[in-house]
Amino acid sequence: MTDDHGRTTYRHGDLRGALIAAGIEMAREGGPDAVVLREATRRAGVSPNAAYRHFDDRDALLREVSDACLGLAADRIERSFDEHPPTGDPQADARQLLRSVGLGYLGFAREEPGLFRTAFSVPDNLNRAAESAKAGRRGRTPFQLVGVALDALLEAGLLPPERRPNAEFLAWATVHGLGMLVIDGPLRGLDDRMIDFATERLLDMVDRGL
Amino acid sequence: MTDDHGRTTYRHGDLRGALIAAGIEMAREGGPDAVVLREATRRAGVSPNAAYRHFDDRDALLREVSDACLGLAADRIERSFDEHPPTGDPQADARQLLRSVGLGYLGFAREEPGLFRTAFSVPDNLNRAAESAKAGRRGRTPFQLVGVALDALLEAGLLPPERRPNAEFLAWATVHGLGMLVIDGPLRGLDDRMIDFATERLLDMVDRGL
DNA sequence: TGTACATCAGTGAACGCGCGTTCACTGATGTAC
DNA sequence: TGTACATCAGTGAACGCGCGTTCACTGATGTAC
Repeated sequence: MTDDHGRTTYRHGDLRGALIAAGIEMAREGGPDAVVLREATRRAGVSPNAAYRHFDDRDALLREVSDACLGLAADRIERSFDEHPPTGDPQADARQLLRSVGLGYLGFAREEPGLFRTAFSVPDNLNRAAESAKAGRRGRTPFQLVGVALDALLEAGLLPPERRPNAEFLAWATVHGLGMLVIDGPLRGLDDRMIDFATERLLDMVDRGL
Repeated sequence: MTDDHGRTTYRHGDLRGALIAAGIEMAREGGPDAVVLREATRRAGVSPNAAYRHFDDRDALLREVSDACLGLAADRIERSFDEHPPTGDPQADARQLLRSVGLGYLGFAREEPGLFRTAFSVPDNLNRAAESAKAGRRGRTPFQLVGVALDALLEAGLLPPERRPNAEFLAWATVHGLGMLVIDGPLRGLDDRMIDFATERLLDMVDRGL
């Protein structure tokens, strides 16, 4: 016998995963504030308190959802890498890599504003991301991918070594700021071509200024 | 006879102003979500529904508070202007003007993170600010002050005229992004000297790249 | 100058809402013998 | 292979909370005569 939500057993099977998935869906629709624990259990077809088997409280769920959003942002950036494959010229490729990070990041902000906001709503998960980058773990957050691009610039001789340390913050701040203006600020609602143009100019500025 | 809140008359006198002031105080303590209509009336020493004489609903109050925060950000930038007075060299002065905007903006983000967040939580008020800038009204929002600095760069011959249009967005995005990273992101909790250093490097990048 | 009255900024009580969270429980599952 | 039992993921009902908002009202103020 299958209930409304396709469950065939008394147990759910993967309630934890289902709650996170529901949380992501809510975040997509309305940002971090829309991640409501009771609603997540409703969507998973389960009673509200069942969530407490898997999460200490609502905040713990939000943290997991936020982490997942960060991963989705990284996915989007990697897709942007694929769209601009290396040509063989190390200098041109390194510069394109940084541009691709920016394009992917802004693409994510525009396509998924709710997830974008959620990804950056929990201060600690970015901290953890930055720290795991320092610890040398491979690139699975936007922060780490910026680092990859900057390393390429360094190797190609386009970034003086003395400017490399912490350059992530500069490149990231720039693109993050444009992202905020696009989803919540005065650039919201501009048509895509205008935003593409602004993005190009911003990335030119970073390219020249770094 | 004076009640708990210093009122001597049945009427309040300036309840509208008092509610906005209370709203700013709550925003300072906890950002936009902390702006609670009932709490505002409590702080003003008035019954909850009295607020509805002056605001359509809770959102209307938040909008006013957010507007006020934008004005406070502009104040902070102008204070930064005063701290770096012109020397007489038009080129150096123009560049310092843009740096001062950045320093003031980031100073505001660091000193008043709650107000900073509140200022940029209502999409429309920044839109309105940007539009009133276009309409030629004088600089009373961060956006307008960025424009003033860019005009100075243009006049000093440091910014090619073809790059002037919409350059506000680039300069602003950069500084806004760093502000977000400082208050909510991985730069949060860094000591002031580190942040000053990052700010300087970011402003250098803008200076070179614009 | 004194009085009647319209105005409208405030009161007091109440509402429905959905939230996060806790309680004591039930019933499916896997394991030890 | 069959059975007893421990485990623990789920249930169902309830809680207190503070919110935004609405109702019918009261009483201070300013103005017209």
